[in-house]
Amino acid sequence: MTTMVKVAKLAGVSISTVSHVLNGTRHVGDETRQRVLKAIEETSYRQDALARAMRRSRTDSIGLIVSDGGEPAFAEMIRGVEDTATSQGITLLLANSAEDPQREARAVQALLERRVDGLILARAAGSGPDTLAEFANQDTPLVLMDRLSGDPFDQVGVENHQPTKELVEHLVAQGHQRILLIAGDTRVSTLRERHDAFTEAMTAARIPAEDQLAITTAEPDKTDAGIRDALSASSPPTAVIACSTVLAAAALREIQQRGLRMPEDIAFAAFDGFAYADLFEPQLTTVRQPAFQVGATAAELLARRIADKSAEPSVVRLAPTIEYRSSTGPRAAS
Amino acid sequence: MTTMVKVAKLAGVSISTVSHVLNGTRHVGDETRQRVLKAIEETSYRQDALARAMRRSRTDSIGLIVSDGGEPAFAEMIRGVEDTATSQGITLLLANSAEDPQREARAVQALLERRVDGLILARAAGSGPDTLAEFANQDTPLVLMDRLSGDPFDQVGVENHQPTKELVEHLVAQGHQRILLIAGDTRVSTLRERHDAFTEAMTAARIPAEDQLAITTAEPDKTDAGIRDALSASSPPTAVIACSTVLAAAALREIQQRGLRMPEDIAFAAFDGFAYADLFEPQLTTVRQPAFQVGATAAELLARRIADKSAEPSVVRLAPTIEYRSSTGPRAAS
DNA sequence: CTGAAAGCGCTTACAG
DNA sequence: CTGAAAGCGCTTACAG
Repeated sequence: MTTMVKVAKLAGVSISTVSHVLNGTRHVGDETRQRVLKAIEETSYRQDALARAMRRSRTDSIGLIVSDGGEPAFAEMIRGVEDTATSQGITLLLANSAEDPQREARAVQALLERRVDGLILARAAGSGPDTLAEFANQDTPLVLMDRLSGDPFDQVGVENHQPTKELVEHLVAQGHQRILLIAGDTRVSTLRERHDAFTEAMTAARIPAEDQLAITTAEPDKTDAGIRDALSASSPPTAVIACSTVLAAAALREIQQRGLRMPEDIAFAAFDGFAYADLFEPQLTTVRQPAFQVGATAAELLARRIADKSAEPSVVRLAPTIEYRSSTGPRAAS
Repeated sequence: MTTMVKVAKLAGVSISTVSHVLNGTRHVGDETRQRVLKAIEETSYRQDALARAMRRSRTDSIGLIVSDGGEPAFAEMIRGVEDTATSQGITLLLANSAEDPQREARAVQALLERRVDGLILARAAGSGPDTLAEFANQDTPLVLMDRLSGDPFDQVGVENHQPTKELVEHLVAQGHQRILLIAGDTRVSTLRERHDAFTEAMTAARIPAEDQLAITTAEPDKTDAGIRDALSASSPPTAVIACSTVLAAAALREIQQRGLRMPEDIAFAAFDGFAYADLFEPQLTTVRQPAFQVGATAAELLARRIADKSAEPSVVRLAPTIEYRSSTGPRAAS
């Protein structure tokens, strides 16, 4: 492999000069520069980012750990991070924790060993405080993405309270009282916030606590069972809100199996929703997240933090869009 | 930051010994090892993978460049690569070329500068031979993923000929003669292969060339126009095969707008298909790619190649599954 | 069983 | 306008 020494010899200069030509870090005489450039060309020299990073103690790379790369929303966030990073000459190191706190912890270690300039983390559901505590005690910047926390870190996620409230009010306005929330694993901040907002909005609508139906469980099997039980109860819900794509799929399978029509037999709305959902029947009312934008913002927050470690942490909430479609019936005039 | 020197001092040993304890590269006396381990613990020392990589000229990282991280199939391949890499202690560096050959070329350079041990590449549609030529002249291994080439590299993709043939035969057996193939950008090997197989199968079914309808264009707008034209022709197709999810979406929009019913008015089948497609009407006949497996295999081929650079390149074709659903009508008895 | 030292390929004050 | 040299944090023969 070609190194600077070879280039320098060929051009008849010192490696200092080669370095400065490469990086534009000091003036180099025109003729000298040409010789160096020519030597670089001829030897097809390629800078060694590792050696460079080691000297500069800066790798121009960032780490990204997502909890579930399979979810379309996360796939889009990854693209948002990648796009922004690349445009700044930053390389992205990607890891997937698959909702496993141990895998998450290992990924954090691996990325820190690689001396990433900073880390973006969408925490696994069961992730304890250890990982975050670690970052409080060292100076690699951390940005929390999608799944937020009360700790003093830069964070970017979506607004959950407002859309949940709006959805509940929309359903209540159409006469629904028995609304089932499929919340999933409420250790996940996003899901917890939606659950909390649901309770609040239902209470505000004067629906007594015992009629506020909610399934909050981390296990898919129990979720499925919960949905089955709820739909076969003596007074089943007339409306369902699913808090994620996976949960929506579980609910839709059950609804389909029972031959329930939407919205006549049961109204239905979901967070995140399905790709290309506009093409299919039934048309689902959906809370669409600006996932790409969440990823891009995470990368921007991180870049800012890397540039200035002293600034106050900022927490950014991006607003989702509620797309009303036929699954919740005609939209109430407002 | 803690370095080996600090650990060595605290433990009262040389940095050699610290290194050997860390890597298990030679025997260290039990009591000495304990002291070192304790010192590592106390100083919360973390190995510097950069320095290590530089000495060993091996980074334990691989690069992955995909042409379209947004497509669900690629998102799944990414997961496949990530999963396999992580399980081997390999870090994944991810880049997205967004079907732009220039971005692809820049990504290749960036990753080579980072001295990845190898590279997995799903080429951009318009990518010329330059990138591949570069790899022929240097010794960083390259694995081609999904989009294959005739060049002597390790490659993994899906079988395209057989499923296309099967689909055509299925439709012909149901009496279809005017079948429209929406092939998309045939510079992409996958799409070209499907197009070629289509022509072959149609010819084998004795359907004259002028009745072999196909749209082959790189531009979404022209594709849309082509679909519109085809469907409004005096003798429109009675069946459509779309060669990717994006192309299928374009076709379905047009079909929906015209109020055509599937399969009564028009039969429909698509490659790749939609996530959670089982939940929606209409139920689409789909050629499902083992995308995760493609990614995992790419990572395995690369690992093998890194371990042994002299072996013959291997080309792996994974078989997709055709899922017959109502959009192509009842399945012919076979 | 362990240590001293060379060297991986760069960047960057220091000096002229 | 340019060069000689130190040093980033490791690994690994070499030596005992």
